[in-house]
Amino acid sequence: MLSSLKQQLIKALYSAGVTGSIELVTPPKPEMGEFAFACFNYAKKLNLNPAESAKILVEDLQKEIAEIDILDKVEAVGPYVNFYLNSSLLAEKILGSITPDYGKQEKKNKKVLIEYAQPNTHKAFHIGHLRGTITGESLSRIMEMCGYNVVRVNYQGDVGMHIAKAIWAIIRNKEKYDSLKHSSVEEKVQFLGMAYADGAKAFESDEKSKAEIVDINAKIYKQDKSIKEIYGETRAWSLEYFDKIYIKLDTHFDRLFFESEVFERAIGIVKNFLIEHLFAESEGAIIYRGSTQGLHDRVFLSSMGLPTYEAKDLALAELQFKEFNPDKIIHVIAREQTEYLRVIFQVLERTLPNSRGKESHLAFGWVSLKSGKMSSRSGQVVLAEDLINDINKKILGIMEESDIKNKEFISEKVSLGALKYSFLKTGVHNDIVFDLEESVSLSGDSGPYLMYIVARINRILDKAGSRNFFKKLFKKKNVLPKNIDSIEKQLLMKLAEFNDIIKIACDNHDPSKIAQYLFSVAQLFNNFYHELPILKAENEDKKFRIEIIKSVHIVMTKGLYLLGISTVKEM
RNA sequence: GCGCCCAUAGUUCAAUGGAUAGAACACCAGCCUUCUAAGCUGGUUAUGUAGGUUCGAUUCCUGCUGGGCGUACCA
Repeated sequence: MLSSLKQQLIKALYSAGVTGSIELVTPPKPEMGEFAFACFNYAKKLNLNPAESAKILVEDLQKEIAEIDILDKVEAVGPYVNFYLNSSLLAEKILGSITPDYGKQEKKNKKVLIEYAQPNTHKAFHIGHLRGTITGESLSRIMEMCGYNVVRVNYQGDVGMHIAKAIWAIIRNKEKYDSLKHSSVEEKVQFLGMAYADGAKAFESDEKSKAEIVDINAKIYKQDKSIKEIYGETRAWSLEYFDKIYIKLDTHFDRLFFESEVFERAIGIVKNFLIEHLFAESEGAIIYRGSTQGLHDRVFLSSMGLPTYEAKDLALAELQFKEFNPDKIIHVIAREQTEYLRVIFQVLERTLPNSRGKESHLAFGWVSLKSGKMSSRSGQVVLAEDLINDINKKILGIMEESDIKNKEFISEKVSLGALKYSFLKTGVHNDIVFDLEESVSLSGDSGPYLMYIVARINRILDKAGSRNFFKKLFKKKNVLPKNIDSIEKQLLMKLAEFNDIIKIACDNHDPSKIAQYLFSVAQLFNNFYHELPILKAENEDKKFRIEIIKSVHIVMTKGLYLLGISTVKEM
């Protein structure tokens, strides 16, 4: 928003004799001005110490900046040249720029496929899937805001050994399975989770069971009659359950890909390229020798002739390019698969040359629990559903004494906000340590803290009779007070950063940049709210402050939207 | 063993190579006859270790220590 002003200042610095690339920084304290230029490199060129060169530069700048009317003064402070902006003109400029479209960037005419969630049927939807899903939806919204044509896709594993393990256990507990047919989807899925855990355990510990599971796996691929009914039924349970979760998380997909629709083609691709010696035979399996390229060797076709995840990914990529012809594909997948995906991308350069440079992996960090590592094999998984319910309970507790209506509705929105924020506020690549005792944070640097800002502003605007504040925003008459408080100026400057922050989040594929920014807006707003009266302020001040809170409302609502969080009117 | 990633306050997280390393939680002391106290104000506490590059290093490089992940028929 203030980039044109920055450009003007940079131009002035060049005219004053600065060379090389120039970057303006924000001074650490508001009383030090709004922008600053560090003179270290400049001083080197002049062969002076930085503080002296800053003084000289300020002298040389006087002529250049005379015509920039928004600039109040320029001052040398130690090794920095600090620029001080006129509060009134700045406020006018910033408030004028914050429209309901604020943050939206020009169309880029680029299609990006964002693949996320990727749960496997017959297994739990756990805390790791939750992070991936929340991250994927947020990234989608951010990239849309930045002008990309985003296609949301999901790739769900509905064939393979994990299914065989579950079905093996289900067959041995057929009575329970039969009894569940009219139960809730939650109960059904819980049963599947247990079955998977049992099957996985038997697979590890007992050779006979292992052989049986391997046999079932082959039957799944062949759609063998003996398991077809159970397979179809339980697959449907999982998918119904996933849909409920996606709706709850406020995400959706333009296309659901399944392993079952790509595995045949997967075998074909591997066989074709075996002839071209891209793959090799080893111990009865067809493998790719990544080790010759500094990567891992990976099995693509098992010794039973069945495709592994590796092979299926080749066919998936082919299908994704065929259907959507994207400029870029981002696979939002946990970090532990980084080296695996490097192999896949390398193989794809041969099997699908068009994919070169377009496939990418957004590796999100591990979600661990303070009480220990999470694993669906041990059966001690933290289910997404349980976590959400747990948070909801705590929020209802907090709301107990309030006289707000619709408590259930609001507490659900607030718990989802709390959950999403707690996952997104940490850098996307970094691990998150989750304390189940404390659940997610509900105060301080938390989702509810941010949502609370919007609720507070709504209340004030209601009382001020500005319900239609979006319309009113444009009909204002630029009533600005003569004295603008430092806190008001800081808040406005922060609001002006929104566009830059969105761009950074988009370029880095990292929603945490938005989350951290919104928190700083919220802190400044709460400062402002406590320091300065709004409705009881004098005429000009009151109008000005109402304009400010409308702008805060826009930025907070949009920013939270980018995190996948919808706000509530009151809380 | 080899490869990739990480190490900042009691805890969980920030910090394009630059101004006094910021927050939140927890703990202590205050603030509701005044726009929602899920809030605000004040207080205590940190860059794993040894070197190197630089005017300047939490940031870049190397060794060490301590963690996480990956490493053939799972996904």
